[in-house]
Amino acid sequence: MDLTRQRRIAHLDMDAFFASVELLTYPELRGQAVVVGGRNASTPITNAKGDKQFSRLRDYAGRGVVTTSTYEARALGVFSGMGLMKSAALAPDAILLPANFEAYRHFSRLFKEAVASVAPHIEDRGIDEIYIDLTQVEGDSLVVAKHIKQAVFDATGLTCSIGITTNKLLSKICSELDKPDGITILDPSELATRIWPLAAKKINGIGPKANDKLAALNIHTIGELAAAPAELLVAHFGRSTGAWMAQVSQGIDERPVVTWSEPKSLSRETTFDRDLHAKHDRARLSEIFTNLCMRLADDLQRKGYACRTIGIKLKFADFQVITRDLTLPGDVIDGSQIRLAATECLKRVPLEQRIRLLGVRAGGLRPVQAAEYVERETQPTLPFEFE
DNA sequence: TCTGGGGTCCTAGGACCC
DNA sequence: TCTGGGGTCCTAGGACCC
Repeated sequence: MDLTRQRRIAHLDMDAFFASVELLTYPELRGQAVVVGGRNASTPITNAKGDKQFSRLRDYAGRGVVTTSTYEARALGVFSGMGLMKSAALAPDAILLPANFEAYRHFSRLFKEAVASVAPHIEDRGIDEIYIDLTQVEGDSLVVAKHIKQAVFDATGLTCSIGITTNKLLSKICSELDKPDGITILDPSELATRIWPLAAKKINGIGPKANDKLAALNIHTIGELAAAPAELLVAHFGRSTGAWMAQVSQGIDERPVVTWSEPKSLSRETTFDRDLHAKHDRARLSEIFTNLCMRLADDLQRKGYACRTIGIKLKFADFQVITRDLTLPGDVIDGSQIRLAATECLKRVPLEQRIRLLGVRAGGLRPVQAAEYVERETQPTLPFEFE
C-alpha cells in the first residue's frame, strides 16, 4: 500500500434523522413543523373516522427537550436541545411526536449496511452519522458520493449529506455545508477560501466554552484561528489544546478511520418528573435507584461485559452535578452487587438539596470471558435503602 | 416555562510503588 | 533528617459530542 497517497475520507450525516424516520410513518406530516422529543409526549390517536390526532407543542407540559426537529420547525427557531416549553412559545402549532428509539436504531442499521455495501471501511459516530475511508474505493468522489446516497435512499427512503476531503476534520465540516441532501467535495487547496471564513465553533471539538474564550481573544473564524500565534493559543488553552487548535485551523488532521473500539463505560440515568428529596421521597428514590442498577446490569449482560468501577451521578435542583465512583477488587455484573457499590458511593454525597437526576455508571469494562471475579461475602439482597 | 440520555476524553491531585 | 523522579491507579469534575 502506498502510504504517501493522500487519503480520501467521507463524513455522512443523515438529514434530520429522527424527524425524517417519523415522516416515513406519518407521511401526511411532510412539509410541516414537526418536533420529536419529550418522554411523556403522546403518540397520535386514530379516531373512529380513521383520522390521526396529533398533539401540538402548545399542549405539552413537562421537562422534556427537543431531540430533533424538521427543517420547517428549525425555520421557526426550534432546535435540538431546546426545552419543549420554550419551543412551544416559538412554535405552538408544531406537531410533537414522542421519540421512538427502536425505530431509529432499525433505520440506523439499514443505512449503515447500505453504505457498507459500497464502502466497508466505516467508523460509527452514533446513530445518525459515520466516517467512511474511501481511499481504497475506485472512482471519482462525486460519483462515489452519489452512489452511497442512492444506496442509503434505496434502503431507507431517507436522505443524507456527505462531505469528502482528505481527513475527518474537514469532511465533518463539509457534510454540513450543503444540508439537506447535499454533497460537498473539498480540495486542500480550497482551505483558505471555503473553510477559513467559517465560525471557529464549526470545528468538532470547539464547544461553547472554548468558543467564548476564543471570542474574548477576538478570534471568531477558523481563519482568525489560523492566523493566531501558536504561543497565544498555548498560553490560553494549554499545551495540548493550543497545539491542537493551531493544527486543525490549518486543516491538518491525521486521525484514522477506526472501524471498531471496545466500549469503556455504560450508564443509565433518569431525570424525575419533579425534584425529589432524599428524606421525604426516600422510598421513591430507592425504587428508582434499584431500577437503574438493574437496567445497567441488564445492559452489561446483554452486551457481554463485566465492570470493575461503579459510579453514581446526581444532579440537584440548582443543576449542580456531582459524581462519585468506587473501584472494586474484582469484576461484577449483577444488579445487586452494582446496587451495593452504588450505595457506598451515595454515602459520600451530601443530600440536603432536592435531586433532579440520578444516574448509575459502569466503568472499567471487560468482556465477560476475560472477567475476573473475586470471592465475596454473602451480602443481603433487596430491599436496599437510599442513603 | 428553562435546560434529556448516553457516551469519550482530558486534567489534576493524592496514594502507592520502585 | 532530608532529599529525588517516574509510573500507575483511583477519584472528581468538566468539556464536548451525538
